[in-house]
Amino acid sequence: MARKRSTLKDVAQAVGVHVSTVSRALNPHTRHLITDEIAERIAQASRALDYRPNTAAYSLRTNRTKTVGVVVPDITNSIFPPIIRGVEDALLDKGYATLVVNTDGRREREAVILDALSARGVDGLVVASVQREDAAIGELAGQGVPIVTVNRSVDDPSIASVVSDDAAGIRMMLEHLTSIGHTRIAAIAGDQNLSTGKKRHQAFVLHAAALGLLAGPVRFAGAFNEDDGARCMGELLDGGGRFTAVLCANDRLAIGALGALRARGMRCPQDLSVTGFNDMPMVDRIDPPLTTIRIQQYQVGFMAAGVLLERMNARGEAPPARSVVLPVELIVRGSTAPAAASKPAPRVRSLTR
Amino acid sequence: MARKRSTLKDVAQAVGVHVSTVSRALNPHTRHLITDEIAERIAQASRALDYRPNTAAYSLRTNRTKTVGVVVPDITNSIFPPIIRGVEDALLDKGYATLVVNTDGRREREAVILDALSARGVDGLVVASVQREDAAIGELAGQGVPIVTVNRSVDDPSIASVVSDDAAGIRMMLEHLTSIGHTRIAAIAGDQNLSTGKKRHQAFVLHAAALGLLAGPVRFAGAFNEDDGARCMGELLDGGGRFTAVLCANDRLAIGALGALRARGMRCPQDLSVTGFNDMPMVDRIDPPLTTIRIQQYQVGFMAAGVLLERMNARGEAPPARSVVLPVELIVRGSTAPAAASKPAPRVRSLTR
DNA sequence: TTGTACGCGTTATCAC
DNA sequence: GTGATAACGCGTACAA
Repeated sequence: MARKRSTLKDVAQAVGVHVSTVSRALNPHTRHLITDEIAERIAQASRALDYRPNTAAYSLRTNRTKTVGVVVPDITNSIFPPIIRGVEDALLDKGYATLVVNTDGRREREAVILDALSARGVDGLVVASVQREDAAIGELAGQGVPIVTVNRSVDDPSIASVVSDDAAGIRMMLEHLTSIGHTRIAAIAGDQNLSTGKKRHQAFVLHAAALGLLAGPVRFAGAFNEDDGARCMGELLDGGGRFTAVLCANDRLAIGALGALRARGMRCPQDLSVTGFNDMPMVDRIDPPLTTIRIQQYQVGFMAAGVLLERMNARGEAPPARSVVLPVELIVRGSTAPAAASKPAPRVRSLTR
Repeated sequence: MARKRSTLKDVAQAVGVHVSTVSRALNPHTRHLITDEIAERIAQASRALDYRPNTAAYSLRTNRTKTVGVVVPDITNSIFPPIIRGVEDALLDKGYATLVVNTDGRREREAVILDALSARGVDGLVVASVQREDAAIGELAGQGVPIVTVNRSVDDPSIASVVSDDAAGIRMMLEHLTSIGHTRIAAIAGDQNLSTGKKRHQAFVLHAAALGLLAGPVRFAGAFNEDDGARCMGELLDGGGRFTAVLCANDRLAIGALGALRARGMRCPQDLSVTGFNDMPMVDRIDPPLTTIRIQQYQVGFMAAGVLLERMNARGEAPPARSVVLPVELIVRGSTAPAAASKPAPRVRSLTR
C-alpha cells in the first residue's frame, strides 16, 4: 500500500551483503550469528530505507500469521469490549494483531465465522461465544488450534478457559440479601446451555439451600437480554409466589426486570429488591442503581491472551489446559434494600392478561 | 494451523490437470476460461479436499491482504462498537477481515498504531480517532492508502468521511428547548480540535443567534467524558450566570453534568434542563432519562465500509473524496422540561471552594 | 482451452 | 560468519 516498500534485497544492496545476512541481522533470534559491525550497518541501512518486513512473505514461509481471532456474540454488548481490549493490549506489543468477529450467538453463523478465521490462518483463538457443548470448538482444538475461551467455558475440560468466579458471585449476593433480611428469593436464570447460566443457577440452588433460604420461583431466560428479563419478571409476578427479592443471572436481565416492575406500578427496592451480575457500564447511573457483582472483564481478556500465547508458543506438545478463575466483587447499590419485615410478597394482577 | 491444508497442487493432482488450471477454475474472475466439465471436476475435488486458498500466498502475489484496519480511540467507549459492527457486517461477505485497534486518543500512540497497521499491509483504513488536523492521516492518504474517517472528519476535504449531521442535531435541540420556553441556554462544548466538538459548538452559536436566544456561558471540555462534564457543570454553576438549560456536546458530558448537578442538591429537569448528543446505550434508563440526539452509528460504519470499498477497488485514480452526512433524530426524554417561567436561574454557592 | 515458467519476500538449510 | 539456493502457495504473462 505504501508507495514502494523496501525489501530485504534493497537493504542488502545498500549495505553490500547478501539478503540472508540481512535477514539474520534483523531477526533477534539469529542476530548473534552476525558480526557486530556489519549488523550495525545493516540496522542503519534498514532504518534509512524504512524497511518493514512483509507480513505475507513471512507468513507464507513460517506458517504463522501473528494474528489471533477474537470471537464474540456481539461487540455492541457492552460486556465484551473490555475483554477485547484486554486481549489486544496484551497481544499488541508481542506483534500480534487481533481479528474481531461477531457470531450473534447463532450456531451456524459461528461455524461460518470460525471457518473464515481458520482459512485466514490465525495463530490462535479467543472465544467468548461458546456454549457448553460446542462441536465446532472441539473440532478446531482437536486439530491443534490454540484456543482459550473467555467468560464462558465448555464442559470439556481439555479446552483452556479464563472465567470469573460465578459461584462465588452468586454466594456473595445471596449472603448480602440474607444479611438484609430476605428469606424468600426468586430468580431469573440464564440460558442453561451457557456455562455462565448453568453455573450461576447451580450456585443459586446450592447456596440458597445452605443458607436456609426459600429459593422461590425460578424463570429461565432464553437469552441474556432485557426483553427476556422483562418477560420473566412478568411471569414471576403473575405466578403469585411469595418473594421479596429477585436474583437475576446478569445485569441485562435485571434491567429488563426493573422495567417490567415499573410497568406494573411497583417500586424497586421498596416493593422488591433486584440484583444483577457483571457490573456493566452505566448500571450505577440507572434508576435505581443496580446492586450487582463486578467481574474483571479487562483482566479476563488480558489473562486469556497470556494463556493463549503460552499455547501458541508451545512447540510440539500442547501444555495442559489451564482453567483460570478470576475473583469477583459484590457491589451494593440502590436496587437492594432490607426486606419489608411484615409485608407479604407482592401479589399483583397481571395487566396484560 | 489446521492439520494439513490442501493446496492448489493437491487439487491439481487429484483431478489430473495443471495447478494453473485449478487456479483459474477456482477464481470467479478467470473461471470462464475453463471448460465447464473440467471446471466442475475441479470444483468437486476442491470441495472433497476441503481446499482453502492460502491467504499469505495470495497476499504475497497480489499485494492485497483483504484486511482493513479500524482505528478507534477506545473500543470500550460504547459509541464505537456499533460503528465497528457496521463496518464488519458490510465487509465480511466481501471477504474482508477487520483489524480493530485503539489509540486512546493519544497522538503518538496513533502514529505507532497506524504504522503497525500499514506494516501489515491493510488494504484500507476506517478511522474514528482523527483530529481536525491530522498529519499522520494526511500522510497515509498521500501515499495512496484508501481512508475513510467516521463520525469525525479532518478539515482537509480531500479525505473521505461519513459523519452525522452535527449542525442539524444542535439546531433541533435548540428548537426543542425554545419550544418549551427556554431562552437562556448555557453550553458544555467539546474539544475544538475534533470536528464534532467544533461543528456542534459552531452550530450552537449560529442557531442560538438565529433563534434569538441568549446563548449563555460556555465551558469547553478537554475530553468527551463524564469527569469533564462534571467539572464544566460545576464551573457553570459557580459562574453565577443565568440559564435554565445546559446543552452538552455529547451524552457523556451530559451524564457527568447530571452528576455534578445532583451533587449540589439541584434537580434535573425541575431546576435545570440538560441535553446530550449521540443517544448512547442506556441513557434512556438513567435518572432522569436523557433528552438527546440519536445518530445512526451502525449505519455510519456500514456506509463507511461502502465508501472504503469503492476506494479500494478503484484502479489507478482515486475517486473524488466522498463526504457523507447522515441525518440525526431528536429524542425527547425526561431531562428536559419547560423552563420555570418566573424562577430565576439557579445561583448556588459552590460546595467545593 | 490448457500448460509452462517465473516471481512475489521471506526464512531455513546447505556450503564455503 | 556469510553467501548461495530452495521452498512456501499462488497468479499471470506467454507459449502451445
